[in-house]
Amino acid sequence: MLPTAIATEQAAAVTLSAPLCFERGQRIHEAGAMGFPWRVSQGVVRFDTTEAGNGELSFAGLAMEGDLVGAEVLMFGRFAYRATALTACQLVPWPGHLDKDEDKLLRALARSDQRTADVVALRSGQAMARVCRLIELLLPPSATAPLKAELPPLRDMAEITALTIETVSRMLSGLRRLGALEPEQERRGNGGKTCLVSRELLAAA
Amino acid sequence: MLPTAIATEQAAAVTLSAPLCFERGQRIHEAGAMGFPWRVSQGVVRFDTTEAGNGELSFAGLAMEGDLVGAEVLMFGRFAYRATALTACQLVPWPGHLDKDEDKLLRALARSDQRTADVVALRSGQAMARVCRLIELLLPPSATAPLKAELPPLRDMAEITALTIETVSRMLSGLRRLGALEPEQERRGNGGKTCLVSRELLAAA
DNA sequence: CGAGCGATTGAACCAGGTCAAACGGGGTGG
DNA sequence: CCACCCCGTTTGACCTGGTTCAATCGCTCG
Repeated sequence: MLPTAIATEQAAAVTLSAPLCFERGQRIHEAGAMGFPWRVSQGVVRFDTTEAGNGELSFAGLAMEGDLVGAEVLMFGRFAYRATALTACQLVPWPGHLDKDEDKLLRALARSDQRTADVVALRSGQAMARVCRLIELLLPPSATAPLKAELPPLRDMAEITALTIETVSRMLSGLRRLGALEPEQERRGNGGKTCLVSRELLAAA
Repeated sequence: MLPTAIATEQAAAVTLSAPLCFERGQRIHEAGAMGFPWRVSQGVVRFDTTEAGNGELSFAGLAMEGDLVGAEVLMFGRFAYRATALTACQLVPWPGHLDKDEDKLLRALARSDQRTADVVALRSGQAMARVCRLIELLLPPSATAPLKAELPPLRDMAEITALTIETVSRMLSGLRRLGALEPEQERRGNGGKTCLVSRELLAAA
């Protein structure tokens, strides 16, 4: 057990039915550690995860009174996020036990948390980085050699990244200039058009 | 049926097992409408919800291949978000049917989506508004007359709102000056201290 | 007491927002 | 077929809210 989950240790030491208490700033569990899922009965918990690429942990979500913490261990066996007490908080074990066949919902829950992290990341960092991340996210999951992305209207891209239409347009122009983005047909601009994407150049920008 | 869900209409018109297709920009369902849950089998869906306060709809999340859309109707009977096709996409009915007693997970899923919307909102708009929203969110749900909030360290508030520590500090100073925030004990500053909050003045700032 | 850390405050700078103008394509009506 | 309009996009010029850099303060702990 390398980075042992604190929640795990405490759980082993106390009756399972007793709530766990954490003070502000206290680590609840580490990403990658093993442990059990919990429900927040008081306070607020902060999640962090490693941004794709560098190994840095960054903010990925919140869990508040009634929310679950670490439900993904029921799927993956390990915590996907680091959890920290944002305010003093109390956790209770969840759900006691699991009926089999609740798989689908559980999977959905894990995906939902993943999506939160993605969306939060889309609103972090500089404009160019945000737009690149969004494009990356819009690439079809089945990655075939000539990568094509169907970009939504600038208006959408702006609202999702919390930038303005003008800024998004400038970033796209920049990417086009770099060759990271090529409109499929040589029409004006690329807003709302499918276009060819170079992952490498995108990452470099 | 006022703002009828498009998904509902289409569903009534086709075999239940057939996937629904939407073009870019097409409305999938309206917030508040009735309908069924779906799973995204292709493309990306955008969620919008009305920010607390004004009736404006604003970006609240994404659903990508494999994610669920509108799972909350199984709980609340109505869609909680407006869903729009961000890229051309395909939806399939989900989950076919529901075993009873999957309530807990379903509730968790709905909360998770709610949390995503909250977190996204914390990274929208001007600095003062973000900090105010965060403080509001940190107020204990059981609202008793002298509202006390236990504020996390500035470092956390900064990372959550995608601002800098300095900016958050300035906003808090501003709120203190306005009387929207009062340190419980008259110590220096209010970072990481519990303090009294005035909802009205907070909203005004 | 001194070191260290979080918070605060000031000053200068700049990334992105705002405002404005122009363009291109698609649709509509004459 | 053309004239016109509408809407999404692009680009430039300017402005500002927030970041950056730096100095100071206060508390806590060794």
